[in-house]
Amino acid sequence: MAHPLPDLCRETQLTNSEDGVECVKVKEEVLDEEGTGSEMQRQHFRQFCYQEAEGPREVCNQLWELCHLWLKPERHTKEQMLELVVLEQFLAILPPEVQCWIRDVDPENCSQAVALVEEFLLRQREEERLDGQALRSFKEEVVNFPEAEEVPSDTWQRVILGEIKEEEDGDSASLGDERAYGEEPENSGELGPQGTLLGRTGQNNSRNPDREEASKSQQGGCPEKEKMVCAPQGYQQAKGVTVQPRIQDERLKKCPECGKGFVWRSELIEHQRSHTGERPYSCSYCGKSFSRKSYIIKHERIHTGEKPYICSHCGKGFISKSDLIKHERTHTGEKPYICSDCGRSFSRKQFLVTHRRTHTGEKPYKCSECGKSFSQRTCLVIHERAHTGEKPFKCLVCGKSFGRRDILVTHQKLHTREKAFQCTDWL
DNA sequence: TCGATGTAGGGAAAAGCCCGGG
DNA sequence: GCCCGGGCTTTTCCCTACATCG
Repeated sequence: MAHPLPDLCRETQLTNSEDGVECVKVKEEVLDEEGTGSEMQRQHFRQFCYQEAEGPREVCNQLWELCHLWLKPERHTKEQMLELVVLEQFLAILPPEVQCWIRDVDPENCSQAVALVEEFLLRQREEERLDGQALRSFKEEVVNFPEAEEVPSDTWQRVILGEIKEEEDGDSASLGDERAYGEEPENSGELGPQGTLLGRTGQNNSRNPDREEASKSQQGGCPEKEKMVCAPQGYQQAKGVTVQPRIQDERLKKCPECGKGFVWRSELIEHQRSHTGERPYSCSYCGKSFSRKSYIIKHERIHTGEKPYICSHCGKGFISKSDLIKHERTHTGEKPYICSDCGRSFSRKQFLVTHRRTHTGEKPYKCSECGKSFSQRTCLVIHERAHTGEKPFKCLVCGKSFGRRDILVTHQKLHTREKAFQCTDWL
């Protein structure tokens, strides 16, 4: 029961982007090299037999070579190599049923593996909690079981992995096939964690270049994918197990407004708030309202100062886990977004988007005063101060004002130096 | 005229804060 | 409630151009 995740991650097109830059199938290569390729190297190393070489010296040499191929010390940091070794051991000591499941997903690092195991256990607990009737009805809803027959205990997990249909169809290989994965023509079969059909409304698309960029990338065409190496898809899939059950459209609760389908009524109600604009949850500190309870819980942390997610490297706290993950990349040096033009890598997609403007020459922020354009909004804001004469940064020593903080900092160093000189003179 | 110095401006990258969809 | 990703803002550094001064 292999789940060919790399297939799901595959960049299938070699297209030309708007600026004429060719989309390279780098992601596939990266995933192959870092994912299945690495696993193959690991197996070569682990399965190498004494008999395969002549004499202990040769055996040892071969092992060195294979180990190099697996851990790639020339490319990986010590931490990354340790990660591989620990991950391997972690997978090896897992209970067999978890091991079997997680190996198919092929996590790339320990945190992904841990997340997967936790999810597995969560699902398992959920299964135990649900009585058979409720479980069966849900399964019927999810995969449209033909009849209510005895279901094997691991069925729920396999529902999660979207397997059942294949087995029923007798087509075990079809999961890796992109046609088989999410065939809904309207929504390109993208399914959310709860089995809801994804598909963004794009209601926020005002004339903001960044927004447009992002919005484009959320649509099927994904111009960003054409231009960039979007490595993190592999992460998403391994971590979030995006191999989803295919839900029959007619079973979904549909939004009368946009037709989007949802498994649960509560999800539909929540979704409908995006149409009605209803925001029933108000912040007790600032009065700002939100459409969901979870939004307000997180929002109120801004006021309470609660930062429950602590960086294990520097101890800094963050309001949300995603912020912590982003921050931790500054310690680990993880930069999964690679520019296909120059090969530079970035820790965030937005950094890459901005960086790519240096290649394309795109300058979407235009000064309304003089017409000059800038690649970043910040640059435009600072530029506009030249027109308005605004100088918000004042030197506390001499009272001189500047339009930029960094200029003020440079300026203030003069005073520091003056003081130092005075000190020296005095001495 | 020339070099040193300070200021201004633009480009680019990185990080943090916050929000919202699934 | 969590995960994930995106938008926006702020900060910082580097480089270049220009004005001023000795």
